[in-house]
Amino acid sequence: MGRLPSRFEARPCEKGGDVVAGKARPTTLQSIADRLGLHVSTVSRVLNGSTGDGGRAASSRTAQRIRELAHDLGYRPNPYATSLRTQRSNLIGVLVPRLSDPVLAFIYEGVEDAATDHGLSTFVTNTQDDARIQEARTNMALDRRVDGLIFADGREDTGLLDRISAQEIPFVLVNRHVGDHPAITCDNRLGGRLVAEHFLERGYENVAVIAGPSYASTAVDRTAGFTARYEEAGITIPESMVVESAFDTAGGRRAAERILRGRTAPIAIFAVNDFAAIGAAGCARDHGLMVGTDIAIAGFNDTPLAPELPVPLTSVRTPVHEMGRGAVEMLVRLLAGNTAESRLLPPALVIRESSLLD
Amino acid sequence: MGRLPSRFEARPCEKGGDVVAGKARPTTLQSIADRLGLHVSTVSRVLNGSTGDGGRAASSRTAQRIRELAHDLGYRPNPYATSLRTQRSNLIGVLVPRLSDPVLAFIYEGVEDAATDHGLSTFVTNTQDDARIQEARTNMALDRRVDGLIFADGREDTGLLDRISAQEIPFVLVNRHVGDHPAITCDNRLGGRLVAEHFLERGYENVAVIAGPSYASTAVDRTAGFTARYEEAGITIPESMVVESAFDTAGGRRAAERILRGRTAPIAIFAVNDFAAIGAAGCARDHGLMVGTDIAIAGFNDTPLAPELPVPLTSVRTPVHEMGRGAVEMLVRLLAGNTAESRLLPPALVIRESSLLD
DNA sequence: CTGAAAGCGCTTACAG
DNA sequence: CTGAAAGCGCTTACAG
Repeated sequence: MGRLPSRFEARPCEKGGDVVAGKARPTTLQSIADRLGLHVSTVSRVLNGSTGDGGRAASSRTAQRIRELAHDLGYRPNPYATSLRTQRSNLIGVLVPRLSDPVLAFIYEGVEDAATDHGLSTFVTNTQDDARIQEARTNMALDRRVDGLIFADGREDTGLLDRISAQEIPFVLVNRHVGDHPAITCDNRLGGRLVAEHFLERGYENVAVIAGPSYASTAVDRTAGFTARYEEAGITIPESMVVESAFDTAGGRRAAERILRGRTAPIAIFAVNDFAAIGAAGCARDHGLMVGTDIAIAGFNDTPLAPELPVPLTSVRTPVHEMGRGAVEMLVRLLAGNTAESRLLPPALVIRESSLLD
Repeated sequence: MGRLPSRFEARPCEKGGDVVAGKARPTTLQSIADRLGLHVSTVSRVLNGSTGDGGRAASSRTAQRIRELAHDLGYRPNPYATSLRTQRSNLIGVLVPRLSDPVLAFIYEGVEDAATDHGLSTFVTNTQDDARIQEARTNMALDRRVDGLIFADGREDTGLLDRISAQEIPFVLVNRHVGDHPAITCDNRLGGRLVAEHFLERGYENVAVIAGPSYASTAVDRTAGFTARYEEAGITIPESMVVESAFDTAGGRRAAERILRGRTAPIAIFAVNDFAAIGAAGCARDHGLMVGTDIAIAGFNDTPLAPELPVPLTSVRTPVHEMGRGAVEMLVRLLAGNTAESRLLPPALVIRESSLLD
């Protein structure tokens, strides 16, 4: 086969001109153009589809040849070159408190799914719910020139989001809302109400709440929905029976300890997430109380573990995967210059043995 | 303040020349050079530190001025321009079966930590232990021009790694090993032995294994270590008492179902991960067996939940965070052109009530 | 010690 | 219908 003295062959490291196994440098538009005797701009136009005006990028025969060779060579555009030129990265950064919390992991799976559908790349980073780390990782994301951000770690007590907003960087919140910033969340107030209604139906009047951290809207809203519904039923839950906590099992255990040490141990505990509920269950057991018999417990999020616990856990199912997907959809709208309305997704109560006394 | 008719000011979108709130485009080397009346290459040399040969990048006075202005302007290099020019992305891709498994989430936390220390960016993606998705996400990572890859989802039954290896793309395995490819794993055989020794000491002779999936070296090695130790003690575990399973609770439950349906229910079950152990515990309860009283159960990985379960779970602690860090260290060595030895990290048995009969 | 040029791989008006 | 040029923001020999 005759070989043309092309720029392609001139590459010093491609001895012999044939692609051999080993560190092959990726095909470029230029190399395709050279092989076909065309100009790189023609190849670019064809491979990018549109020409803007209705006109075609090339004759159908030329286009055909280009597409075939690109396919055979496994051409993949260099994203750095594209981004540099277009000033668009197609990259979005996702900040989560911690991926080891399955709720966040599932949300990120939804994000990843939807992003792939939209041709966007994503990366995720842990911020441990620490304001300094949130700041640092946000800056890191901006350094990477993300087109937009998704915050799953929003908190009311920092100015970070307002700063980002002032810089006109598109972003959405997911799982937790902050101020009026666009957010997709579960209707956590309703979720809290559903648990309250269930408890009230069963006749539990002496109840307590493991309320989670006050910086998280999820915790605040779930607690508020629960206590409001009790209020409506004419029952005011005493302040000492609403205990702030961390989101993990240890936090649930500590909170339960305070609750159960009180004079009148409650007959039912609502924990604003499943891990805290599991910690509370452990604590109850240490106090000689059998969950589902002596004390009712309900959690939130319906983690995969909830139905598998020795005493299956009543919990509120939240559409985590869909929240992740929805966050991307909202951000895509923002990136296209449109506005995005905040969304509230419906929760569903799943009743299991842990909350059924008698 | 007098204003120079500089290229900086010529930018059509910066009306008035002053930086105002809003979508400010990032500072570039060029804009720093213009403000200082220097050439962009000088600025680059200074901000990059070294000149290669021992010579300085600029006079200390010039260097000083450059560094100050860069700092004041919050200059951050455009990574796309840098990567395009240097043919290096400083990006590494991490493939995991699923982030919703806390073991993988913790490994990734370790990866993220170490990568940050080395000035590397990372991104992680879920592959669901599905060969087709592994292939697709690996290609996606290569399209993004990663400098290297970390696989936490290695499986013996696909050729993917050999293909990547042939392309001379640096990579390391973490958590699971495959063939002779460089890997950092826990000494899972030893972990299995530790459980066997514990069971033997307690006098459990009629035992079963929930063995996990055969494509994962973690599962295979833990099972092998356990059965080998029993063999050494003169006890051959019947084949029907070693049951393959998925890694989740449902899988553990199904496997336990098969084990407990047998004529002679075993007195102790070793599940190769904590989730499977939890599923097995649920199943045992359904069979009227109390965990820690009628039947002993041990898991693997010492998930945060293990000590919090109603009957705290005996488990083998594995250094997950350190595995993640170690994977990055190995990859960094590879990227520098050095070789990397596979590493085996030590496990530790944590005994709790679930395995203490009597 | 500093400048000038070339080039990484693309895209996008603009010609012809 | 296709080509040629400019330029995104860097880095890196090479001059002087």
